[in-house]
Order: sequence, then structure tokens, then C-alpha cells
Amino acid sequence: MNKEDKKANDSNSPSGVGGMEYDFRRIEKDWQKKWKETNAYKVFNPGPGEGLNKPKFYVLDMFPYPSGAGLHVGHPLGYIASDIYSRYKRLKGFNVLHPMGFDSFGLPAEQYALDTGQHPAETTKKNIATFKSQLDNIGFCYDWSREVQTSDPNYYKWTQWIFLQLFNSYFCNTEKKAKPITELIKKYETKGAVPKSGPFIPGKHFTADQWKAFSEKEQADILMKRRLAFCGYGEVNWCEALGTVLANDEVVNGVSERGGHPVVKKTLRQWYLRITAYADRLLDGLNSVDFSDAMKEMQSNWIGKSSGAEIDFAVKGFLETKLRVYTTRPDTIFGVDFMVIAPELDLVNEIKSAEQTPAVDEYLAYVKSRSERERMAEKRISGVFTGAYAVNPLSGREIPIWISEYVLAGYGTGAIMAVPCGDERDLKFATHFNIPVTNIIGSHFNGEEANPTKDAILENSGFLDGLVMKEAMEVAIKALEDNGIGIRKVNYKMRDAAFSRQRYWGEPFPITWKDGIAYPLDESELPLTLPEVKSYSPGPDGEGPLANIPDWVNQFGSEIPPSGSQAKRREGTKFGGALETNTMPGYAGSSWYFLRYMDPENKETFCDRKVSDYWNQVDLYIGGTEHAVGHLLYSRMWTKVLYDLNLIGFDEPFKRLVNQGMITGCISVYLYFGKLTGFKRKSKTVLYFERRRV
RNA sequence: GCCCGGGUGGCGGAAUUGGUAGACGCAGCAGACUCAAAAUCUGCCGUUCGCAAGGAUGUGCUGGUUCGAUUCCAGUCCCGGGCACCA
Repeated sequence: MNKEDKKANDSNSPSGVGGMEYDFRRIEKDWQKKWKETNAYKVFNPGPGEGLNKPKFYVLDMFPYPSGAGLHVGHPLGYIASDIYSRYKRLKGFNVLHPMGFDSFGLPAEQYALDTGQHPAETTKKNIATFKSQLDNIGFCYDWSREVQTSDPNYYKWTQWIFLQLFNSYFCNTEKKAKPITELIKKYETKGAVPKSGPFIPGKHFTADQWKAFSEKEQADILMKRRLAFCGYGEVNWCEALGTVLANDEVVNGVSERGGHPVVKKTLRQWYLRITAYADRLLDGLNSVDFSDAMKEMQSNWIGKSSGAEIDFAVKGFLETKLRVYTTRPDTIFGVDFMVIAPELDLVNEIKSAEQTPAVDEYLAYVKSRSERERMAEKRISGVFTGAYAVNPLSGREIPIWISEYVLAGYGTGAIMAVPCGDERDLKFATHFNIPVTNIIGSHFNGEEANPTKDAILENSGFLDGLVMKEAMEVAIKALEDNGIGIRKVNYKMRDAAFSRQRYWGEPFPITWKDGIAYPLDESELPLTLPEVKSYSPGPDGEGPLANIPDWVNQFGSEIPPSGSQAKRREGTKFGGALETNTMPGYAGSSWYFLRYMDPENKETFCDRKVSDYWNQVDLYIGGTEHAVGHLLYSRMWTKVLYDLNLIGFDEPFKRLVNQGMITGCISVYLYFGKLTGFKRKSKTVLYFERRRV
């Protein structure tokens, strides 16, 4: 370096021209402009009749929720890794799809609107602009022409459309797949619903003739029990003072985060997705994808498949009433020392004795104020004796029935048979309330600690005496089934997914209600757009803000009959239906966005089949583990439904999933890239290059 | 409470199958170059004792297995994520 150069370098020359300094501000801005002008990152689908000679590769990031704070420091961590990998694959000769978009429906925008009166669409738009400029400054290679925003009507039109497919489908238990509900209707019309074996139970089964004689409402109720998107009743966090439903994280220690008002549980009509129907396929599918073992374990734990038996216990003094429990250990039935039922079961009020009623009622009031999370996390043992006794169907022994918050109504039958010598929680309960403990496992139980072994030889167990527990399991189930007091049962911890929110800022349901029957809107009515509102305050009786806008709710009201199959019968008649006022939850749009990126402009369908056949699965999906059991399971389910309905050609959305760490840092990016390619040294060089631009 | 991760220098993190703990980098210190600085280059860089050679100690903690443990086992503490209406 000569003196002259040094001088140029020293001077704060704005351009850096003539100096050795890398003027990243100018150079990056110039190149970013150039990339934009030349559509440098544009990705093409194969044209009509044209096979692209490059192999495809799909690299996807979990798209961000555009919060007001702008890009979070955690976002670029995964995005940088995927960007590097996309460039690498592109240089390797692949046609790489590497899109970005925004998960732009959600609670924070609505809360902000409540506080400030600014329309969520406005703040969302602003936030997205900030995010995009930040992402562009980093220099990512996104093809922005493929951007999706879940709150854009052009996008949520297809979210609603997929919802209609879910609504109009049922899960065929024989073929283990989704099929159009019209096929079920046809079956009911021709064959009815009669059992293949076993008794015909009126109320559950019906003949074809009976089906035809049912009223429309009766038919609709039966079909609702099979639809993949269906209506039911569920408990929500209800805050009387705010007049609204609260999200779990808006509730802190039983009171609302805002204002500290009391929160109780309230039962409201809710939409659900029948994800439990897919439990086994979601489990099996894990074998065909490349996720970390921890991720797979989290998902299978969430699904929580277990096998055991449902057993009916008679209740002393009640002829008709049976107490049905689910247990994974029918072999321990002679060791049952007490029963525990979930406090909210109706059964409680039926069987409670007169003298125990005050204590039971007091406990019920306590439980009503407790969230499920609090109940499960509670270390303190609590419960109340109902005053009623169950009768052990095999031994005839009378067993006290208790209620306690540690038994949840939503899992199994909401009632358990407690075997203290084999279950720690049962033992603690028995000790706390001085309930005598029966030992059925001899020396395996020391009186201090419960032993959940399956290898002990049974004692004090009637006809099971002398059997090893593992073998006794089958013997017990057979005895229960032979005597009609129990059945073998596979159970899942996973529940159907609640799919409605009493909120404004989400996809409206394309459903109209009349006389208690849900009618789907015709596809031609989509998108059913969100109305402008003046207030984001909740509607009456826990309904969402949309209930405050009669013009919107009744827009299909008096004169316009919805077209399409369901509605044809009423053509020409006055309809008078009211639109559903719930909206869809945040995960609706994110359950299928990876498909829309493939064909974002399509006005005819959510994604052309030829296009989805070309891009196929996401080859590499990068995101955080916090979505392990939410988003990932939902999108896997949606993919399976679309596959079953022959709308796409693959039934797992993500071939490979890599979780970025929780802590940000450039070297960890290097590490992931190293793992992906196996070329640690080379990738390091690339990283340095990238880092200068970061 | 339950499920999944994690805990290694001042910092980010290596050590993938049990075999030299701390690679590589950041920061720091010293030196070279310079009038001086920046940049660059070289050296040092866990803690501790020692002038040094060298020794002791050290991967959250307590034990165990082993000739040998960051790695395997048991227990325990702490931190992060999830637990069904945050996204």
C-alpha cells in the first residue's frame, strides 16, 4: 500500500472508491436493487407440457408472525441457514423453491386493535413492510413474487375452501382414510348404519328406512358426528368482567392478565378438527420422515397411544348408573382400593350422598376456578369423598368413589380405578386420605413406594392369583369381555383439535346456521371476507366481535339461498340463515401454506395438482421446536386429508425437519450447514462471506 | 406435576463410537510494523501453586461402573421449550 492509497483509505470517502474499505452500505444497496430489477431470485414452475431438466429442491422456513417489534433476533438464525443451503443447492444444479411469507392472523394484532382502535389489517400491513425490508437488508434470496399472507383474502379463500373439504369429509374406519361425506350419506340411504356384529342398539344404529324417516336436523346431527371438521361443545376461559374468552396465556393464576379479573370455565359451542381419527397414521408417518428423535418422541407422546380396557363398575344403590373407567392395567383390578372421577362429570351430582354434598359442592367450586394446567401441576393432594361406593365387578368388593382435580374429564372416561400399590399418585392419595392399601404384588411392594412393575406374580387377586402381571393382562381382559363388564380399548391422549376462536382477526367460517343446522356456503361465495368493524369488543354471550354486525351475519339472510348440494333442496325458499360468528384459529392458515407457495397466483384452485406433484414435499424444513406438537401435527393432518381426497400426491408435508437452536449465533449456523453438507471446512468459507452481509 | 432439550474458559462453542478437555472464532493481554493510531502479522490466553521446569485441579452437583468418563449408569439442582385459545 503506498501513501496515496493510505490517504484515500484514511479519508472518510463516502463511496469508498479508490480506497480498500468494503463500503457495505453502498455495495449492498446497489446489489439489492439489481437483484430486484433482474428478478434474480425468481423461481419458475415447469411450463405447460414442459419437463424442467433440473431436479427440484424445496427449502422452507417456518414463516413469521409479523409482530409490531419487527424481526426478532431469533428469526434470522434459521433463515440464514436455509438461505445458505438454498444457494448451495442452486449452485449444485437444483431448481430451488425457497419462499417466504407471513402468518398474519392472530391475537396480538387484535389486542392492539382493542387498545388503540387501529385496524389489524393496517398494523399487520405496516409490520409486514418492516419485516420485508429487514429481510431484504440481510440479503436473503427469496422469490417475493411467491409471498403468501394468511390474512389476505386471496389466501384465506383457500383456507376456507379446505375447511369446506374437511367439513364435507368423514373418516372411513374401514379404509382408514378421509372420504366425501356424500358417500356416507349414500351408505346410510341404502344400508343404514347397522353393526357388523353384536347387538343393534337403537339410538346408535339405524336402518336405511329409519335414516330416510329422520328429520333434516336429525340427519345433520348424525353426520356432524362423522365430519372431519365438526361442531361440539368445549370449555373456554371465560372472563365475566371483560365479557370475553381469554387465551391460556392471557390468564395468570386464575385471573385475567389485563385487569386481574376472575376467570372461570364456560362451555361454548366450538368447532373441532377430528385429528384423533388420524392418530395412528400420524404415528406411523413418523417412520417415513427425517425429524430428530426428540421431535418424534414429542409427537408420539402427544398422541399418547395406550392400550388397555374400559371397565364398568356398578354403583351401590344405583341400578342403572355405571361408572366406566379406562385403565392400561386391567391386571391390577383386584388391587383397586378407591375410584377417582373428574369433578366436572355429571355423574358426581347423581351419586353424591346427602351428607357429602356440601363438601363436594365446595370442591366443585374450587375446581371451576382452576385451569387444566394448574390442576396437573398441583403438588398438593386434594379431593373429596362422594359418599358413594362402586362395586368391583370381579371381586364384589365395595370401593369408595372420590373426586379429585388430578383426574381430567377429557382423558379416557374421566374416571380411574386407583391401585395404590402400583401407582405413585394413587398411593399418595391413599396415604393422604388414610385409605387402606391392598397389596397384590407381594414383596414387590414395600408399603412406602408404589411399584408399577409388570413382572410381579399376583396375590390377593382371585382367579388371577399366581399369574405374572403381563400374562394376567390378557386373562383379565378376556374375563371382562366374556362377562360383558368391559372391553379391550386403545386410547389416545390426543384430543380433537379445537378449531374456533371467539375473535375477530381470523378466517370467518363459510358456514350458515339455520334451525340448529350448519350449512356450508358454496365455493362460489368464497372468500367470505371479514367485515370492517368499528369495535373489536366481544359479542354477546361469549360470541366473537362478528356477532355485533347483523349486516354481516345476515348477509345470506332472507332471500339468498346458498347454492350447492346441501342447499338445492331449499332452492326458491326463504333461507334466513345466520353466518357463523366464530373465526378460525391461528394455525388454520399455517397448516397448508407450504402448498400455496408452489402456486401462489392460482385463482382456480389452492394449488394445481401438476404443480404440487412437481414440487412435492418440502425437502428441508427449518424452524423451532416450539411448534413440535401444534403446527407440525396440524399440517401433517391437513396434508393427509388432502392426500386422501386425491388433491395432492403425498401424505407427509415435510420430508426433513431441522430445528434451529434457541440461542442466536453465527457459528451455530456454520454448524448446521456443516451437518447438512458434511463439508465443514468449505461451509466455513461460505459463512464468512455471508457474515459480511449480515 | 408430566413430556422434550440443555448445563464445558470472560463469551459463542469443539471434542459424533469411553482414550491428550477447551478445536475454531470473539474478546483480552503482550510484541512487530507506525511519528502515532487503525488495519495487518506474531505470541500468550481455564483455575491454581511455582522464578522456572513442572505439579495440582477442572466439563452444574453427588455418587457409581471402568486402567481411563464431557461421553455410560443412578440420583439431584438449575436453565430453555411444550402441556391443547401466544405464535
